[in-house]
Amino acid sequence: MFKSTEEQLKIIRRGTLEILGEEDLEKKLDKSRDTKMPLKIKAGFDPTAPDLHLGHSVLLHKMRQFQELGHTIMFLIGDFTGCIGDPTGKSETRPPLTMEQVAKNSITYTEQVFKILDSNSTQVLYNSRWLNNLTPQDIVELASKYTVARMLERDDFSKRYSAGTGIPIHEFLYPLFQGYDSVVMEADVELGGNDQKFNLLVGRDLQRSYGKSPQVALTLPLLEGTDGVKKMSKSFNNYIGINEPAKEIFGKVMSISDDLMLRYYELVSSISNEDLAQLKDDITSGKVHPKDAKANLGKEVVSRYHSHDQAAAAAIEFANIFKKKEVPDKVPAFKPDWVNTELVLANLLNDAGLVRSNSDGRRMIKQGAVSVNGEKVIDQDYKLPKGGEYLIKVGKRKFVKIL
RNA sequence: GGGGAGGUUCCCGAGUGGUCAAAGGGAGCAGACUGUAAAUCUGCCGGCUCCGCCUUCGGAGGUUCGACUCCUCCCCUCCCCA
Repeated sequence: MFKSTEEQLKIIRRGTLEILGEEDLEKKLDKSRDTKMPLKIKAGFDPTAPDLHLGHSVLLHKMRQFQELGHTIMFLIGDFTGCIGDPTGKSETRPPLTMEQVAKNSITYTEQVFKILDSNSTQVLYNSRWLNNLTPQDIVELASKYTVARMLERDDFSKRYSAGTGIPIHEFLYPLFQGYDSVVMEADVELGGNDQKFNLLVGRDLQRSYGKSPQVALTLPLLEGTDGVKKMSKSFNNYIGINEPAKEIFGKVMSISDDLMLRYYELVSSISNEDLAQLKDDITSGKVHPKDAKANLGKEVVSRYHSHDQAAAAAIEFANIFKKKEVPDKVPAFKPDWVNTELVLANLLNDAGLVRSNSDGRRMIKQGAVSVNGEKVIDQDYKLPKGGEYLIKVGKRKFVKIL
């Protein structure tokens, strides 16, 4: 039923950044084969962002691989810890979520993860189930197992400490609770992004303190967002959501830089290392145009979360709009209130949601970003007369049809 | 408990009685150039009925013709000492 430990390790290692406790992993895999008991693979998610994106997908695909190897995925929703606020990667305190928000987000989460994970071999757990039952004594005991000095080893804590930004004590509890989750769950392996390394190791230490077999910490590279700098995150608005419409995903992929494209190939496509190296060569030698490579990547990503047909359609529409400067097939329609015989264009843009305010609308017009029926409008006070249909374009890709 | 430093527009950060909707940088947006790329250049970047008006500089009051700038109280953060 299980592949050999060597084979499993080969698959597990692919694309991972670090395996902390790799020897333990080998032993655990051996034992699992001998006893025919799947390993418990833990991965935790904060229910802060209801939309899963490509950044999450890196981790989710690794989870999927473990499932295919026959192990049990324990998908932990940090509904309790989400209310504390994970300081990871933040230079400042993150505002806690309310229980209501968390509950709502959790549902959206589980709806989406099974686009990637196999629901049959996934256990979904909520850490509030056990964390809410901890008594003050339990918490004090938990806290006694770690020291301030060790906490300050963590990069963002030490940075904030020396920068004098302030670290509320509850943030120290976060890694402890996350580690305690591992104790309760008896996780064999915990997966996480590279920024979770510290937390994963705390879990390993705590399990040892509580007399459990320490988990192996497996970290995965963090995917940069579409800006190419910060990690992909909803709060930075640099993400490509797996739930987004096909043409949206395709468009976003096409807008990333060439360097970033290669990075995405590495982390989110299923291309082999050899083929990726070949692709790089071909781009350097001019054999392959980077734009085409990017389009292929876009198609692959869209196919994965939608379908091949939709991927092909998105690619064609993209080419039509930007190469041939055509108008997309489906343009959202907007029906304004024609109280007068004419409407101020700037305000209409605002009402239709194409700009953020009337002032912004005027600015856009002034900067030559707006066209009506293909004619560029420069006059900030331009008014549309009543009657007739108008096709309005703002910037490069925002269209609306006025009825 | 004592002493000190601070809280400015999305972020960082100037500004210490009018010339401030508030320097500069970053992010973002738009235009040019392109491969809707990157880089670069240019412009915009609180709101509005937009040559003017309105609302902002931790909160609430006060002084003043006039305050982001002065006073009072309050809230919050950081540092040092205990």
